[in-house]
Amino acid sequence: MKKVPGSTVTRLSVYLRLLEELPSQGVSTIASEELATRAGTTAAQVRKDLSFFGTFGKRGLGYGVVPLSSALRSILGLERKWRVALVGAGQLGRALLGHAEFWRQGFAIEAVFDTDPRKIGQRCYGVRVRPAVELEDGLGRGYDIAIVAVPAAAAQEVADRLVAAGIRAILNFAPVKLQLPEGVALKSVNMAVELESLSFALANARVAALADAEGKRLDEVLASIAVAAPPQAKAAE
Amino acid sequence: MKKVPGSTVTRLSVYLRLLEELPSQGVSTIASEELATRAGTTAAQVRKDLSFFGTFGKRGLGYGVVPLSSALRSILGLERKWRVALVGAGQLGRALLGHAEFWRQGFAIEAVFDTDPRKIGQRCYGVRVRPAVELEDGLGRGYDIAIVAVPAAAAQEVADRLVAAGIRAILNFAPVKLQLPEGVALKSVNMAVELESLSFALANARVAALADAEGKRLDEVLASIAVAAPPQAKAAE
DNA sequence: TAATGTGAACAAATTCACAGCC
DNA sequence: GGCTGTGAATTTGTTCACATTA
Repeated sequence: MKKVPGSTVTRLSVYLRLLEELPSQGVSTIASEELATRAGTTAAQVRKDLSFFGTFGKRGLGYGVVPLSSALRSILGLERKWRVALVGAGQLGRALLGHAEFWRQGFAIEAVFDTDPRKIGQRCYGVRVRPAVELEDGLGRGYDIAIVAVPAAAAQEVADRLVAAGIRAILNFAPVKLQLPEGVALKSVNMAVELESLSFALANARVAALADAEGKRLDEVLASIAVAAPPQAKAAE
Repeated sequence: MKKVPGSTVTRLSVYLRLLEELPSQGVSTIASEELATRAGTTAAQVRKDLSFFGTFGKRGLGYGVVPLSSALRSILGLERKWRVALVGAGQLGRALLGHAEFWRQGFAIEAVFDTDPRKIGQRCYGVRVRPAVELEDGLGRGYDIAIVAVPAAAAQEVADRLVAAGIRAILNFAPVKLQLPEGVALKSVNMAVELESLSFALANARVAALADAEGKRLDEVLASIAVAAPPQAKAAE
C-alpha cells in the first residue's frame, strides 16, 4: 500500500462530517463531484483519497451515503470508543470539556487533571478534577489519547509524564513544539500561529495592492519590507 | 518572487516564537541547525524558508537572534496592531478572549458579539458583549480579523455578514467549510478533525502491529478493514 | 451513459549538495 | 572552518484523462 498523506486523512474527516448530514436530508447517494464541492476540493481528489483504502463507489452512480460513512468511520478508527484524558482545567480545558460536538464520534473525556488546588475536587461537566500528581496512577494504561491544555512552560513535562503513563496520542494546545518518542502520535492546535498566518496574508494583500498602485513588481516591494527590520537592531535589546 | 508555501508561513511563526525565548537565555546568535532542532524541522528547511524573504544570516556564524526576530515580525505583519472582533461569547469564545498568550503579538479583541440575551451587556475581560444585530454597525470597517466561535449552523451566515462588514481575514472554529469570496483570508481550527487524525493514527498502529504479528502485508490487512463496512448497508438507514 | 478508479503527467514542497562568504 | 544561500535532484501530493463498469 502507498503511504497515505496526512492531508488525505484530514479530508476523510471532512467528508465524513458532510456525509453524516445527508441522510436526514433524504440524500442516499452522492457523486464525488458533489462531495468535492461541499468539501472545498476536487472530484479527482475525493476519488483518489478514497482509493487509498479500497473501492466504495458504483460507476455511473456515485457513492452510497450510508455505506461510505461506515467505511470512513472504520478507516478513521471511530468504531471503537477512545478514552481521553484532559490535562489542564483552565478556561480552554473547560471549554473543550463542555464542547459536546467534539465527542459525538466516540471520544469521551473520562479524566481531568490540574495542579490548581482551587480546581481540584470540583466537577466539570460531570467529571471530577483530580490533582496532577495522580496523573500516572489515574491513567493506568486505560487511556489512549490525552489533550494537553496547560501553559506552555508546563507542556513538555506533562507530555513526558503522559507518555510514561502509556498515552499513545496527544492533542496539544500549548504553543510549544512537543518532543515525543517514536510511536506517539501528535497533533497540535496553535491559535497564535493561525492568527499570524492571517496577519501575513493581510500584510501581503496590502503589499500587493501597494505594488499594484506604484507599478512595481511584487518581489521588489516585498524584499524592501523584509529588509525594513532595523539593520543594527542588536542595540535595541 | 516565488510563491511562498503556506507551510513556510506557519514555520516562520514557530521560528519567531522560539527566537523570542533566546535573548533572556543570553543567546544572541543561532545557527539554522539549532533553530531547526528546536522547531522540529531541518536546517535546510529553515534556510529555504528564510530565503523566500531575503538574506538574514552571516555565513560561518548563523543568525543574529534580535535582527532575525525583527525581520520575522515584519514579514508576518506583526509590527502593526490588528483589531480583532470575536463573534460568539460561549465557552470557547470566552476562553479565547481570556487567553492572554494569543494577544501578545499585537492582536487585540476589541469587540465581542453574541445573540444570547443573557450574555449581551455582560463584560468579558473588559469587553462588553454586544448583540449580534449590531455586528455591521459595530465593526464599521475598523476591523481586519474576525474570530468565528459560533455553532456550526450559524457560522456561514456570520461569515457572510462579517465579509459584508469589511472583514478581510477569518479564524474559524466552527466545524464547517466556510464559503468566502476571493480576497478574504481564512484559517480554520477544527478540533474534531485533529482528534480523528489521532484516532486514525492509533487505529493504524494497531493494524500495523496486527499485520506484523500475523506475518501479513500491511496493505492486505488495511484493505480487509476498509471493506469491513456492511456491504449491503443501505437497508441499515 | 454517467461516474468511478487509476496510471501517467504535472505541480509543489522538501532535501541535497556545494559554491560562496564571513 | 563553519555556516549560509540556492539551484538541482528528489520526493510528495494533486490533477488530468480515460478505460472501465454498474
